Amino acid sequence: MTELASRTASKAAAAAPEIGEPRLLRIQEAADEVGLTPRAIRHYEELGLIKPAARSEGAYRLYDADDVTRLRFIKSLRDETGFSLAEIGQLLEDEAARALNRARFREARDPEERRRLLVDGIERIDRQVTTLRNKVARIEEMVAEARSRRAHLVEHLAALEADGGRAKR
Amino acid sequence: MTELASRTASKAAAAAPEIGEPRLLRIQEAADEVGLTPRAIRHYEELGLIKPAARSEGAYRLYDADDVTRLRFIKSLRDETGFSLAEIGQLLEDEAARALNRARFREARDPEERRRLLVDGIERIDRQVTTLRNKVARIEEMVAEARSRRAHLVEHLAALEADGGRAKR
DNA sequence: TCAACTTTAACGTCGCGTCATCGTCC
DNA sequence: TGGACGATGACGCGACGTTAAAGTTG
Repeated sequence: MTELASRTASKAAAAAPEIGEPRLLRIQEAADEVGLTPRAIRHYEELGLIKPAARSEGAYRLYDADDVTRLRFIKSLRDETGFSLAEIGQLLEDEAARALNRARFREARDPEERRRLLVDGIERIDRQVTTLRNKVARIEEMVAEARSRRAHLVEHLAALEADGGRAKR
Repeated sequence: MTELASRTASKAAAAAPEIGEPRLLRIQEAADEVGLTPRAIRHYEELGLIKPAARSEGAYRLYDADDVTRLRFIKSLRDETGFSLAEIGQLLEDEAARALNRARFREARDPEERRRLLVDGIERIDRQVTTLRNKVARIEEMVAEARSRRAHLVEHLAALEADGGRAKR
């Protein structure tokens, strides 16, 4: 998630490809880079989750490093939490909002204002963490139950083997 | 999960509704009971995950307590792990297989045979636990990251408040 | 008898996979 | 120049939601 934060703001200020050629990837390269499919990436674009930094003359989609970071972030949310793309869009907006907050924070002169911005950021993160934690808690319950069943079987097994294969076949 | 085990076997032996009227629920009641929708239940039936204990004369689906237990189990798997219904079907079969194993185990005379049955059961559970644990691990990573971001903000906030609202508005 | 509930049938949604068709790149 | 890669449709699938039309229950 942290990765995204940096990106959100940087996009606007970028315009000078002077230092070291900013490599642009075509869709398949970007896809390979992050472990997605071109189709998925186009789909995310249709949903407004991402937009390529540029297009070639022939209209090929071209992705920069920030795009790749964002794609990786989207993928991690998709794979690791099972959130819907709509929810992911929400989280991305949340992140963007927080990035804006940080920018405002740096410029804020009034301590009261800075306080409000920080509290708002903390609340956003807390909501995210709560959501994630709830998911984990439910899965943990299942693990606990499975483990108790397992322990039960292991006991049986131990008893059987302590018996030393007495009635071996 | 444990709940299911008991059910799998009991179904065949049930035929005497003598003691205390075995309440049968229609689909909406069953749905309310477990927190599913009638449509979802019918869908699970189409997929072969469950089958109502009976049908009324007018062909209304009627569910007994075992059905409700099984539905609850399906729901928990669906909600709490994000497994596909196909995977759930697999788990259900696994459970049925384990139930069968237990039955065979109780009847098995040969210790060698009993050992094999226990080991098989343990392996099944281990596979289940591994799958669940992997999911949890991925989500935990996200939680850790979010928490570190949060800590960062809290620090800022503390610094700001330790400042005692010195430049209050 | 009627209001509430149920049935089957069938189309809509989401997150893409999978062609099909055609243009682009080097 | 050709052959690999990309673009834009458009249909397919899983897990249901959502009407629609007609029958059932108390």
